[in-house]
Amino acid sequence: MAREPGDRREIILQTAAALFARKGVSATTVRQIADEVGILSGSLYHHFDSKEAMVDEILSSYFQDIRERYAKVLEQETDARARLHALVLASLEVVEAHPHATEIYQNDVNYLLGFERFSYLRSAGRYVQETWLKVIEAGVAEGVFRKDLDTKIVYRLMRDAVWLTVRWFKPSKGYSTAKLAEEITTLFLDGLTAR
Amino acid sequence: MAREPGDRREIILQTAAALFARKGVSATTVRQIADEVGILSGSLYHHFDSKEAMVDEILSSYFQDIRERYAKVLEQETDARARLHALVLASLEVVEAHPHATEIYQNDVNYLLGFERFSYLRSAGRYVQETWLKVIEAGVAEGVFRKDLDTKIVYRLMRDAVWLTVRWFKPSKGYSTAKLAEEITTLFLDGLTAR
DNA sequence: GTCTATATGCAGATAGAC
DNA sequence: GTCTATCTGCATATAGAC
Repeated sequence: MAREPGDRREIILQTAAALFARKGVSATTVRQIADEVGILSGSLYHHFDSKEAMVDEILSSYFQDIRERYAKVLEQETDARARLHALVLASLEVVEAHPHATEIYQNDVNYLLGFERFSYLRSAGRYVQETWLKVIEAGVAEGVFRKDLDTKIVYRLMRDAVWLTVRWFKPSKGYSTAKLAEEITTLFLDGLTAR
Repeated sequence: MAREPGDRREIILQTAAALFARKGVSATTVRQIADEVGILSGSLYHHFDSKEAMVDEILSSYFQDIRERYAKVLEQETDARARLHALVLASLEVVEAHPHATEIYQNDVNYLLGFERFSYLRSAGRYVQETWLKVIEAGVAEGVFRKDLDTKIVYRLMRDAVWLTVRWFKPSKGYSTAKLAEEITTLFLDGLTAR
C-alpha cells in the first residue's frame, strides 16, 4: 500500500492530538511528540511552524466539521424533537470522528484563548450555541418544549453533558453512538421520572 | 482587623488556585503566582515545598468538603427525588465554595493523574460516583425513576452537567445557586417536553 | 525529510544573607 | 518571611549538513 504525500504529516498530527488530549497542550512537549513519531524534535519544524500551529490545524478542521454537520441538521429536520435529537446525534458523531480535538477544546479552551491566534475559538463557540438555542427556542415557541425553563441554561447543561461524553464513552458493538444519542435525548426530553 | 498567622499562606493558595483554574496547572509558573502575590518566586518555597504541593492542598481540602457534604445528604434525605435534588444542590454549593478547585479538577485531572502524588484523585472520583449511583439506583428500585435507562450513563450525564456549571454560572441576587439546583433537578427528572 | 548541533530563554527549585 | 543570587535542566525553535 503506497503512502500518499502528506501521510507523514497526518501521522504527526494524530500523534500530537493524542498527546495534547491526554496531558494537555501546555504539558506536552515537542520532544514527546517527536519521540512517539520516531524522529527528532527539530524535524517536526519541517512540517509545522510551531507547537501552536499543530493545535491550530487540529482545532480548525474540527470546527469546520461541526459547522458542516450542524448546517445539515438545520436543513433536514423541522420537527422540534427530531431536530434536538439530530443535534445530539450530530455532536456525538463529531466526538466520535474527532475525540482528541474534542478533548483538547474541552480541557484547554481557557489556556488557548490566551493566544491571539486562537481567538477564533470564541466565535466558533458562539456558532454552536446559536445553533442549539435556535432549535430549543423554536421548540418552546411551538409549545413542544416547556416555557418555564431558561433556554440558555438548558442549552449549557445539554452541551456539557453531550460534549463531555468524550471523556468516558467509546462506541462498541453493544452500545453505539446512535444508541447513546437516543438515551441522552430521552433523558433530557422525557426526564428520569417513571410514569 | 488583625491578620491570623497562616493568613499569608492562605492568600498565596487562593492566588495560585485562581491562576491554576484560569490557565491550567502546567501553564502556570511559580513566578506568575509570586508576581501576583507581590513577592519573589523563591519566597514561595518558604510556604510550600513545590508547585504540586499547592495543587495538592487545594484539591485535598476540596474533596474533604465534598465527602462531608455528601455524607450529610445521605443522612438527611430518604425520598429518591429529594435525595437527588439534595445531591445536585450540595454539588452546586461545593462549586460555589471552591470554584477554582472545581475548575482545576475538571480541566486537569488527566494531567495530574500522571503524578504519583495525585493518584488519590481516582478514589475521590470513585467515591463521588458511588454516592450518586446509590441514590439513582435506589430510586429505580423503588419505581420512582425509569428502569429503561442505564444508571451509570445517567450519572455521568448529570455529573458533567452539574460540575461544569463552574464554567458559566455565577450566583447572583436574581439567580441563586438554589434556583439553579431546582432547574437542573426538574430538567433531569421531568424533562424538557411540555405536558 | 531527517539529522547534528546549538541558540536562547525560562522553568522549578535551593542556599544563605538580611 | 522575603530577598539576592544562582544552579540545573529542559523548553521551543533554528541553521545547515546529509
